[in-house]
Amino acid sequence: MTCNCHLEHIISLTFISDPATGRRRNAVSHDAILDATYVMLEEIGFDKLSLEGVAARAGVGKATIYRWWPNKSALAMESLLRAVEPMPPIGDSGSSRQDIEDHMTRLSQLLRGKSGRVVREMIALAQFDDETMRIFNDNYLEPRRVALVSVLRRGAQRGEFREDFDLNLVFDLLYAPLLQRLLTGSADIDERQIQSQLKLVLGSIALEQPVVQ
Amino acid sequence: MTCNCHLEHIISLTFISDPATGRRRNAVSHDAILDATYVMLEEIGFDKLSLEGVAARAGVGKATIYRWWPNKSALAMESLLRAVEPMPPIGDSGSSRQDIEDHMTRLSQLLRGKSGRVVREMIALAQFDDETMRIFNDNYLEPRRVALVSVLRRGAQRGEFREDFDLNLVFDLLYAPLLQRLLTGSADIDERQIQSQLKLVLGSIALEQPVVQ
Amino acid sequence: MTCNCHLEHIISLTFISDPATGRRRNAVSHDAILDATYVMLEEIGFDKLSLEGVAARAGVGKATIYRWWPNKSALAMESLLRAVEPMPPIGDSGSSRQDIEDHMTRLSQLLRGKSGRVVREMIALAQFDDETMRIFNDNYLEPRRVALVSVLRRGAQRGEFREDFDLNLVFDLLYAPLLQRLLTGSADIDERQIQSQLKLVLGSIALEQPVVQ
Amino acid sequence: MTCNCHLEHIISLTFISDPATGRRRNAVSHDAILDATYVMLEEIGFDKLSLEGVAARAGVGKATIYRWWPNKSALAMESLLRAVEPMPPIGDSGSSRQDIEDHMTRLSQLLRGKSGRVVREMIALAQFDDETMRIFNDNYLEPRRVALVSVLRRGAQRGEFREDFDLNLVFDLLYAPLLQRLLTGSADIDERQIQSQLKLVLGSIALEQPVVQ
DNA sequence: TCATAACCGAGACGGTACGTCTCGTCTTGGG
DNA sequence: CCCAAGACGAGACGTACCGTCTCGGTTATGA
Repeated sequence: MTCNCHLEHIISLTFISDPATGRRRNAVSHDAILDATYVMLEEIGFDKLSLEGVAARAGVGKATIYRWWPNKSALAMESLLRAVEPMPPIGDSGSSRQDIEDHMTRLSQLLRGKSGRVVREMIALAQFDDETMRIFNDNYLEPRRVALVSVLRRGAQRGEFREDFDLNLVFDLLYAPLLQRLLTGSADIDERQIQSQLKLVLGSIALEQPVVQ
Repeated sequence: MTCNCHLEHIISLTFISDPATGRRRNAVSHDAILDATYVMLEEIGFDKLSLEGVAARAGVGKATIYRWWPNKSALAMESLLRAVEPMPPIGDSGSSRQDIEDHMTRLSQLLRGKSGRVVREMIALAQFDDETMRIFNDNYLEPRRVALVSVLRRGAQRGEFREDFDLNLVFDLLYAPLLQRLLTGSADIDERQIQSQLKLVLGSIALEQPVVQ
Repeated sequence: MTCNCHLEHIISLTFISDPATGRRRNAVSHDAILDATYVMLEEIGFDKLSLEGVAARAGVGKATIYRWWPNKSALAMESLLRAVEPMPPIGDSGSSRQDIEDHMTRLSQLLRGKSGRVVREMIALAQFDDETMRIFNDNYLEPRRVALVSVLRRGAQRGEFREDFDLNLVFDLLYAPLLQRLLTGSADIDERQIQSQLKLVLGSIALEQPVVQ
Repeated sequence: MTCNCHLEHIISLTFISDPATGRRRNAVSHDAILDATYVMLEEIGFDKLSLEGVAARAGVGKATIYRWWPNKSALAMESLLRAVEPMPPIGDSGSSRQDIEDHMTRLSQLLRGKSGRVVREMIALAQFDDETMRIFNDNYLEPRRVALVSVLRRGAQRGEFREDFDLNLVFDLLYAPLLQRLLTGSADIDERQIQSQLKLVLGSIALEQPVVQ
């Protein structure tokens, strides 16, 4: 028997051996815990979040939390992952540049909203625990990297982009500035900036197009 | 009498009136506190750092810490700022591109070392407290932004770079990928990557130079 | 079906109706529980004894314990009663005084050994639960009282002892000092003391013998 | 500086070094803890007594309890010792026998009342912890033993009693039956029984007096 | 022979309390 | 007025057990 959390296909946080004996895990409690965690993260923040409080709010014994999550970070991370909007799907309009632009536009919208706060918290959490970091990378960053890189590769095969650049680097140049703004509060994430950024980054790898359009 | 911490000219964390009477602040205690904090941050990390422990290690009363710092984050941030290497000075070799390349190379070296861990911790801390965020931005990120932007501007004036790009955006494209790698552990910060990045970013704003060199 | 514990004829602790159908009680588990309980009582004492631990050690589900014993005290008491040495039989040598002396000597030997610790623990347990107290009195103290009183009565009928004393009081004067030493650790239970005590107590009820022998 | 508990002259439970620095122990809290403990012992018994509850009731942090008492037993023992009536003083009427009779009469009265319950609980507690046992012996049993033995010795010197008996044994014969009845609930402690007991025990060591008066 | 019961192991569950730790505040006495 | 030492009320930590409750599986009748 495996974890009955709805993220089981992505995260391997809560491994459950199958002893084929003993009472089964209570799905209601599991969800109540993650829900309570998320609500309390919103209300009082990670710092002041206590598993004691989560247990009380979820109507659950503390031991039940400790049975399934190794620490506060991992619990918070899983609750945040449930809350973050799923990755904006990347279509295939024929123009990879257009596909990327659509994705980045949608991403910037999400980061301006709830997801922004959530992602910011997840990255902060990840700094204090390697396992938590792994969960974030595996479930947030990597899927986006994979998707975007494949669009870039498609574009390169089509002749839209040059082929002599590390596509992972291009991904970093697209995502990192947004995350930096998110984490340093140094500036809002606005549409115009995204456009400038796309012009500069994609322009530099564009083929048969002058850098200035 | 004022705060004798060496950052007093920048941060207004520790505000001390000058009552012109009574015993003066003990500089030895002050340093012992920051030193103990830094050492313990290295040993056990921010999470497990306790003011109780810092006081014991520094041979100081807890009240003395509370007298001068409002919370754990502020104390940690100050101790980290003391420890982070000063910004690599940016010279003027005649070539702005070369100046930037030198700076970025040096930066990547620093981030691979002690400074990397320190910066990573500072950014994480800053997510949980606005004041801490302000201190980090004012004392770490902004000075680097100002310096790099001025080099970029110099280059633009010299005709090395085009003038139709937001220089702050360029700064982000240079710094953010490094910080992202630092924060997500997704890849080490290696020299070759820096070179690729510089080629792509600076290449795209270079004037009178083909993107392919 | 009834309780198959070997004390069922005396204690009515475990009352089981006979449903005439269904699986029968597992005697192996039953013994394993009492054995594990006794061993753990020796190893860690009553305070730290947990039914959780007993279940684990006995290789038994917790529910099986709760099915047959109402609480920790009852379980411990039953396991101790199994372990306490049976009452030293009191013979009839012709001299009641000699019979009593033999019994007391044997008793003091037992109390110096395993039985001593066991009795001590049983008395302590009994202070916290009336039912437990009843079991202890019925199964330990009363049988000894009855036996000793009958020897005393026999002696009185024979003309060894005076008949104007409460034989229960004499029993108390014989047993209580031993139990007191056991419970207060104020002195070991040594042979010489027993002799002094017998001389004093039995001497005072002896007939046709000067107090000074 | 020493323990400010009002029993400091007798018990050495709470040893306090004199660091000559730091805040001093709060006498109000100390008393509140012992009071709360005693009240709760009466209300719910030792088994269900929790330091958590004591702390809450006393309006005190749990750590304050753990700072000054090593465990629940020691705390309960000290609170009970405060509650037990002081030893009935033994006068000197000229007749040691009379003095002892007065003491035993008063003792049986006390044991029928609050002190009885308290002593019973103290003895039970003492079975689970050696230190607790020591406290009980030192503060309850020994003072009574010393006092009674000295009266017996006085009687022997006066020629009331024979001198060839262990006075400690006589003390045991006087006290132990009362404690046994207390602990086994086997009988109430009544006046007539005390008289029988005195007649038998003191009679047997009496000089120049027929055993039957 | 097969359904019905009761038993059993395992172990999850909501709870309570443990004993420890740290928080931020508050005396102390000394400098 | 500063300082160290350290007691204090508060409350979370992570652990251990409590007594109850599924689970799947195992005996034993007796219909």
